[in-house]
Amino acid sequence: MAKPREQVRELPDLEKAQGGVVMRFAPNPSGPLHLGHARAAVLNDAYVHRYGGRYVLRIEDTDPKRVDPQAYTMVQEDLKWLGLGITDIVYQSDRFDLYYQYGEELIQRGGAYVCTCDNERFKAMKLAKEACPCRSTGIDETLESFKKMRDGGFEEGEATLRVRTDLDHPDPAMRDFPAFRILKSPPHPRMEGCLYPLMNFSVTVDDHLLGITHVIRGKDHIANTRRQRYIFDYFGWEPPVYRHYGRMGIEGVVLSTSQMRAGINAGEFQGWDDIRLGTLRAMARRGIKPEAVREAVLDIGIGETDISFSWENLFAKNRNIVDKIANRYFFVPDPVEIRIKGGPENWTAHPALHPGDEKSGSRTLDYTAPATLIPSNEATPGLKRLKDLFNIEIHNGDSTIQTATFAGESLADVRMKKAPIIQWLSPRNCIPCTLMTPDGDVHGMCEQAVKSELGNVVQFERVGFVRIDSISPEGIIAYFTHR
RNA sequence: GCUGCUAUAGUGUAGUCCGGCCAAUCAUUUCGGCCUUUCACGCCGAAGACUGGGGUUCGAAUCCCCAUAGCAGCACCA
Repeated sequence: MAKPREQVRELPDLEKAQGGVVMRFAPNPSGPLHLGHARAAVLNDAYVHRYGGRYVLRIEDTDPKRVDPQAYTMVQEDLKWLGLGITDIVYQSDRFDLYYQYGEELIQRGGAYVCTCDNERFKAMKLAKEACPCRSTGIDETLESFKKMRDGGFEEGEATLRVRTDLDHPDPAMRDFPAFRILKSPPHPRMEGCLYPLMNFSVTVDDHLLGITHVIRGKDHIANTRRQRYIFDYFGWEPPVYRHYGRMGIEGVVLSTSQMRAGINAGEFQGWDDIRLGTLRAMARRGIKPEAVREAVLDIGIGETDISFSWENLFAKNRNIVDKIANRYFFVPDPVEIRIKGGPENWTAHPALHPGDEKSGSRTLDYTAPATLIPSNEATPGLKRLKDLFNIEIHNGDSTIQTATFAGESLADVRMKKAPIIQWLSPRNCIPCTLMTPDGDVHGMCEQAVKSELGNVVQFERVGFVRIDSISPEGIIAYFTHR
């Protein structure tokens, strides 16, 4: 039967997008990408797909304190996993000469001055709507000071280039914000120099130079959008169209790169792909498919409301994808051995690899009397169906090994009596498997055939979807995805 | 403190601009039932929301005001 495919909600149209767009994803290379990044990356990607155009990946590495050299490759890996249509890649660390050049031009246009005030003092004056003494410096002198900044004539914190905005602006955040700063350590992994542009400056210059037409970013950037407007105006440039979506949190996870790093360093987490983290690589390791992330993020959309994202919604998307492709296997958690009296000596079951798809074939499971493994929580007295095998009646055992008697082959019988149909394995033909879940590890046994599923998401029947993470002589490690 | 943004079911969303067709959409979730050699998938049904208070109006989720709550910015971070 054809299943009515759930339609992905349409994102609202963008203004001035009819002729195509140029959009960007601009991460700071401080660590791998997480779900928060995915929202920005996917939303922009979706619009580029809708309207056509270019999609620029801009690595915003203008703060050496927040650059993790390994992140350059991690970001690329994560984006590849997400499957975005990136058309251009630029590194801001390659563009410092441009920033200097436009910095000078901004000064020439009277839009900036070098401020050598103490930080605290400036802050106080700003809040009092007062101009600091440096504000009235002439253009030539400012150009000289700017050159001195670039040439290392100032120590860290001694000078900063400020954009001349409006000291009377009701929002203190708008008043004469900084555009360049001095930084002498740590060294930048990709460039030399001590004069660094601040985000609002480099972003404005690049958005213009790269021809960015539309920007979709979090609403924590609303103030930056307004600040950047001053720079656009000084240069006489047309700003892009902006959309700011709301803050997003995920239940039970921190989406802060620095906090995750701290947790990893403290040994709380095993690494960036620890499944308790909200990174994309953690999700991949758990068996979440990029399409699920994409759909979930598009579903959320670009609303300005702050949201608390629920794993349930992501899992539902993923289940939808994975259910169609995951092969089915038996996993017996916390196995106990039972002995069956009166049944056949040997039996072979051929359960389908995928119940909805007969073409996928079947696997072979042997039973050799009398021992079999079943989950400990099913080792209770009563009628049970060993799935695809036969029925048994478990007795009250007075020894360590529980006994059962053969109870026929009738499926209708167990159906009528509503007896549980449980998974089982022959102790002679199974392999140890540890299932890692956010709530702890579950030890058990699984079918030998699972060894052919390395890296795949499979379903352990009656347990849930899992991703086969590793296979070794000692056994299999699987990560629990979701039910 | 100053500035700004937001406010629909447990979660996410549609509707809000251009009041009536909204006793409010869809998905998820939960609970029933069906199907089924899985507690998956599928199908059927049910539950569950317009932050509060005023106002305008014949009529407000939609417009106005106030309040409350959450978030963000006021960094030599992005």
